[in-house]
Amino acid sequence: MAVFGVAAHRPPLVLQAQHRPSICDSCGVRASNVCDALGYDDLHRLAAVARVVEVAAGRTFIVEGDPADSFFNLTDGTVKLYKLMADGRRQITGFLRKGDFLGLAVSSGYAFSAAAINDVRYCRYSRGGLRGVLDDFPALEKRLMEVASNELVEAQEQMLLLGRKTAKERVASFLLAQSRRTVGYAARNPTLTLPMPRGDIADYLGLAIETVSRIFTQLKHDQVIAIPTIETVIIFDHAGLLECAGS
Amino acid sequence: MAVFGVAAHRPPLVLQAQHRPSICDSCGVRASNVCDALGYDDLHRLAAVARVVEVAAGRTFIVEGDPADSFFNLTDGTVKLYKLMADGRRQITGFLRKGDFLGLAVSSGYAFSAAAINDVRYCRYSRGGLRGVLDDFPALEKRLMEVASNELVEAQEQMLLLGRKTAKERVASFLLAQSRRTVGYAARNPTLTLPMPRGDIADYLGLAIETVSRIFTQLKHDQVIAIPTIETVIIFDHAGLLECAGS
DNA sequence: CGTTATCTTGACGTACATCAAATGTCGTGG
DNA sequence: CCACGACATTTGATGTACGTCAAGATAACG
Repeated sequence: MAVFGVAAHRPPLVLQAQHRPSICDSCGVRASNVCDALGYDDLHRLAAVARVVEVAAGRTFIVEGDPADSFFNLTDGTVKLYKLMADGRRQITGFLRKGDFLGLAVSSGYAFSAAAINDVRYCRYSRGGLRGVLDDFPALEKRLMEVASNELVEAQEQMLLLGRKTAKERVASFLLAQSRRTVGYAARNPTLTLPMPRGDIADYLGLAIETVSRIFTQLKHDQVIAIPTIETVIIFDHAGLLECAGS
Repeated sequence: MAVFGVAAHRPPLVLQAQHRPSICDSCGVRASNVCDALGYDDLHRLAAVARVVEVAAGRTFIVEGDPADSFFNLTDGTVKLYKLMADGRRQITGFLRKGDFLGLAVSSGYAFSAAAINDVRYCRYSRGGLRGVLDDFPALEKRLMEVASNELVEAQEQMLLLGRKTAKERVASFLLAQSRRTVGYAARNPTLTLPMPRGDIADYLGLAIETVSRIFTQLKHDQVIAIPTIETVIIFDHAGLLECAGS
């Protein structure tokens, strides 16, 4: 699965003379994530400690408690992070998509599990290797700090949702958050894709799957959204959805 | 309120010859927080951009949405972070105590409000000033990264609590978390102080105040804990409490 | 001590979970 | 192309954990 030949998948960028080709040349998300903190000229330092890995849909590739020896940079697909209780109750703490960074962990072990929702590709960095690059490029460290701060803000928002919002408010908030993350989302084309099944949405929102389903049909009947296919939602009434979200 | 004379409150540490006295000399939490990332010799750099501030119990000193121009380092007292909804519903996202760091924020505005539970003292750094110190001392930036990662781990744990745990599990988990944070807590002296009122605990756990109260008395009747005063809890049966917490 | 805020206890209501069954979706092979 | 089976989703009926409302009991405070 680890591959250097991936470069063939896309037309390589024009290389400057002094550089050898690297896995980064073919990366479609380079500009939208942490790697962008490094100039093009320094990217090979990252590439040197990275491996491209592909994971099939459904597979868990991080198990909570595993030694936290890697960082991940999603380049394709959707990932769910989750925590399990002994009796099987599950809380999904986040969905990641291409361009998202993963692996901030403390004290040797990952605090969550991670599974691929659909087929996923990521760039994997050894912790030690990345540490070295971080030491040489403070700008990269700062970017990671931004990423962490962003996640903290989102986590607090999610705590408000889980602790205090009604089921309808949770689902509406979720749809709005998805729309904000969808590139190209606009009043003209208010369509979003939900790659995760209803059960995952339920475990993200702290609800039962049946409740999520009921709220979806309710929003549909109220003409706020349409659900042309099971993983596609069109937001007809953005203001109405905001109202439902209670914010 | 901002004071340099605070040094008088405690016997000053022995100063090395080359240093002028600074507000840090009198700080009781220096070793236990981010400042420790700087050697004693460099502390004055931090002190130069810091002001000591005191806040009376009950007062809100950060309002959600305020321009995020400062960082805070708690040196005394307890602080609650919270988010409000338009209709007054409140979610407390964390309690901070002496030694804790505060202010990681993104995009110009704080994502939360902060209020003093009891009388509080903190060290306040201007964002720009801290930025300068951070640039000169990568070790400090790394420490902040650790702080952020830790908070992220705690936030995920809290999402599991809010999304999937029962009321009893929430309260038990809360007490255990408090015990973990209490210095000097041990089987010998399993006593902890809850400086925050029941209503704050409720808003932290996503419960009604009455529910929190009921669970407390239930745990008391089950001989798992004792509540000698309203803000003191003794954990009689640590294993039993772990059982109640469901983890 | 009286006054007021906080906490506890009880009675009752409800939003959401659970259980169960029907319907829809999709891949596979005839 | 259609039929079949496995699985995901929806819909309905019912239960319950926790919220809400209201009244006492404690504690905090001048």
